[in-house]
Amino acid sequence: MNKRTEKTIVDIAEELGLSVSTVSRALNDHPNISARTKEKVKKMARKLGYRPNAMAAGLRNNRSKTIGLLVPRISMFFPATISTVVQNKLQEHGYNVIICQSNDSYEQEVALTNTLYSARIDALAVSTTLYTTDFSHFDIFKDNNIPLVFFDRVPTDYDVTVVKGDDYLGGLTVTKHLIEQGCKDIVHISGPLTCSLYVERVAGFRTALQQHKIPFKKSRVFYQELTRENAWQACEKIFAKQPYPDGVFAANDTTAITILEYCRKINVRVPEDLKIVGYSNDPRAEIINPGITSVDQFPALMGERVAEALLDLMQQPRQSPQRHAAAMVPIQLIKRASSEVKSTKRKKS
Amino acid sequence: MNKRTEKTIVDIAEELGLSVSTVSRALNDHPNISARTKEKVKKMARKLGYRPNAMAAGLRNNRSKTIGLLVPRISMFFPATISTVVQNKLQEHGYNVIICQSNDSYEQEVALTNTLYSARIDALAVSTTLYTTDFSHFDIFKDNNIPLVFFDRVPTDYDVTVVKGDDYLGGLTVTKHLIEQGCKDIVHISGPLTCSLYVERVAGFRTALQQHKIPFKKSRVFYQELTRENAWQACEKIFAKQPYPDGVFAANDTTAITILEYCRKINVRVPEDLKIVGYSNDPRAEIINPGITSVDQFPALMGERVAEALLDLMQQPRQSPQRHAAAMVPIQLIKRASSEVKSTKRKKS
DNA sequence: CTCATAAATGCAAACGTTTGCATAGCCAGC
DNA sequence: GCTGGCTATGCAAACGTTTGCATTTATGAG
Repeated sequence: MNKRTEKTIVDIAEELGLSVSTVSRALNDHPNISARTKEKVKKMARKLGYRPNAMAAGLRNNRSKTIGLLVPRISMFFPATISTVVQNKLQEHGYNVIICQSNDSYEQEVALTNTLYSARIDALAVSTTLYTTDFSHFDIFKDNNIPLVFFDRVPTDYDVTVVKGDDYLGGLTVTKHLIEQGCKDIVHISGPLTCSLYVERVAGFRTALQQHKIPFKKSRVFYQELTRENAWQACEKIFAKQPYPDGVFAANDTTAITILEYCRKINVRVPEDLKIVGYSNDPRAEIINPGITSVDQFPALMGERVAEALLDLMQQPRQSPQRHAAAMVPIQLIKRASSEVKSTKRKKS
Repeated sequence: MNKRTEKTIVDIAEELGLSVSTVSRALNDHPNISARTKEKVKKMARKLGYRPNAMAAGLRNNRSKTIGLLVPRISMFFPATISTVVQNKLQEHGYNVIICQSNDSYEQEVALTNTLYSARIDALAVSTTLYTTDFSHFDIFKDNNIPLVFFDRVPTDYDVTVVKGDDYLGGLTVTKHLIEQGCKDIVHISGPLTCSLYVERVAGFRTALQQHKIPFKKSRVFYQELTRENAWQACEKIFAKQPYPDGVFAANDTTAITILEYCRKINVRVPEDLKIVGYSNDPRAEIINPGITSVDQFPALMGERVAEALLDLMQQPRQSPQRHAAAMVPIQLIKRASSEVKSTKRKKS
């Protein structure tokens, strides 16, 4: 029950005494085929259990009907949500999605980019590694006019379609909020500056300080991969000696949560002694006690935008060089108990 | 700069005055090709920027070097972790992974199964919809001896390779634990019984009750999709009238968390008045206060097993009917404050 | 009834690989 | 010098579609 069961359009054609071309056209609803023939063909296809061979079709017209999604990791809330949305949306339009994870390794990213190219994906959406500063491995896609969209972690100085959050405004908003809550000595735990979005958040942070005449102290900013371990270590440095800061702006929620836990351990009260704000509005931020103020980046919306951008670019004729757009997804500060001292616990619903 | 740049092995062959077959074999390290020729060919391939066309190769030998992963959704912790591991492991072996989400819709699952078949994936790993009881859409894979592995949500009465957690033991362990903590009236919020793993957990639940001579009351068991909304509604029913239960076994952590929140609202103390246990050991379970006792299912391990099973099956010759195995992944009860009244908060590290 | 025109169908090449079989070159042994 | 047996390479078919162009068939006007 092997090769024998694999029906092709040739089988359908023979069965019906038609030519393969007619069958092919009938299955693809070509206008030149009569309604009656189409009906016959489709019926026979069903009867024989015919399944189109995507690879053959792909080879013929050099498009695979699959698109690639290259992200650092899908087990993190933010990229996972985006991937979900992109996947669902493209599925609706008849595309398969290959999701690949670089695990934040530059080498893996390069390798996967090449593999995806070999797989002849019709388009690629990328959120880069924290450490990607050289983007030349994406040149093949540009050179061949294969739609290429970057999101969230995007390149600078690389002409390409981009979808991202307003990280400058995010940094600004968070810092202003902390200052309004009375903070005078704020620590910022940032990701590495090789990633442009952190550069922007730091810029927002600085601007806010400046606007309120608070000096920017280098020693109060940390640049590191935003893991639990690193956050814990940063805490040990921060609280090694007085004076303690009175506010922390953490560039992700994992870091914010870890800081909160550290504070519990050393009996620093949150938010009374220290106010904490995270970033990305991870579900955990809402659930922990006290809830952690964070910045919603609307990942579902970002996913929509990415999918739209991809579909849009694929619409354009392959020959013409792609025109690039930049979509900015809004952000919103979600205030919770970790940064608001009055903290009349607001119950919802 | 379009079609022109797409180099093929024909270009390499011409450039070198060799035949395409020699080039093909050289690139694939065929033993019959001399070392010198291989070197020359590979060098030229690099020079021309040649990228193999996976679709052409796939068409020729009817294998795509991609495998499919079909899960309910990747934005949930458990499937996301498994997907990550499977993906990474198969990537190491030179496979691409197409991840698809059924969004717990049976129709989508069927449609995606067919699409994946058309894409001629070399193997498929599936965690089904909550509502999948008819598995005949996977028959094409079985009939064509394409490796097929089910994990977590697996079929019953369908001869196939399976990787799953020990859900019976899980249900048993959780319930025993609650009883040992003094619970006499335990509610079980289960998923729908169309999904075999919930059947097993319920079985474990019943056995534990029986062993301790506690009657099993139908009214104390809920079968529902395990969402926040449903959990909230269940709470409203449960706490509509006295007597309140003194223990809850929720079949996932989202449900457990929601119950905890409901208890906060109506001033039922956890764990003093009500003990709660969840399932899957979602990161949120650890972070909420009180921490929620849950069952670790070792998703990373499960992912490893799935990947191994896939690779193993792909090793076997395509012709011979697949021999099927069943791997059982262990479970472990992670005790936290939500179910332990003495609750000397254990701090780690 | 004829001829032009439109509609429906067929032919055959092409997409880029892989691979069974054939062949050319070479060496050793008789 | 012939045979046999290697090794390294080439030839050509095949994988299952799609599609430009050619061809047949139906349609309708004169």
